[in-house]
Amino acid sequence: MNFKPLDPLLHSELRLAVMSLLIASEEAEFSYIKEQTGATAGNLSVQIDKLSTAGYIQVEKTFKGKKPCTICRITADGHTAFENYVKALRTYLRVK
Amino acid sequence: MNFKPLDPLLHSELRLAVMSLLIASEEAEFSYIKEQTGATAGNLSVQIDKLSTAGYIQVEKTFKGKKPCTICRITADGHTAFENYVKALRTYLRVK
DNA sequence: TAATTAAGTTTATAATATAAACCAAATTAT
DNA sequence: ATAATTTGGTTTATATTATAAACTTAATTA
Repeated sequence: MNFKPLDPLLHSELRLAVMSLLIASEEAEFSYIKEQTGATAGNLSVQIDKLSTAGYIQVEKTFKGKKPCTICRITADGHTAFENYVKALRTYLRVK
Repeated sequence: MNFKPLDPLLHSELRLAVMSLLIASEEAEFSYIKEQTGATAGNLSVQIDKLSTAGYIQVEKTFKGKKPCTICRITADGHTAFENYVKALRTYLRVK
């Protein structure tokens, strides 16, 4: 069958959800991602950090009025990695 | 986006590969699965055990001549779980 | 000014994956 | 015949990963 290896960074429910959101909207606030994924802030913070360290997303710390606001954006590398991950997954799923 | 949770039993590269093989061929020998997945025997043994305990596959220990031979088959539950997993995944992948 | 909330981060723990070590029986080499 | 090797795995120990709990800092509200 020749299964392609799955990028371990993307083969994680929460990180995949984060990437999926960013694919859809190019950029999103931490709190929005938290709400959409239902993740705890701590878990989300860790996973965003991993994606950022890998260069899959870019994190900008700004302010919204006086409150801190963390904005995430997907990078070109992130886009490519996501596409490759989907391709690899297809070798397991047997779907068109 | 309403991400559906991913069955943790299937959201694992090796276990997913095992299930994928069994979806394709209904039954397969341990050594064949090992060869196709490139997994070590130990790792494969553990993961097959988990799938079996969950009732996703059925394991039969027979002999091939005088050598032991472990045959795995997918169950109806396993089939359903796999289909549900694929459906859930689609909520992340944004593909048709 | 004390308590609460917002927006995260850090750290500790629980869960998971993986390989290394091991076992039993059969086969092959000496 | 018996020692070494191979086959077909299982068990166990370790490394990795995910997750939540605890914490921090600043702003808002009571």
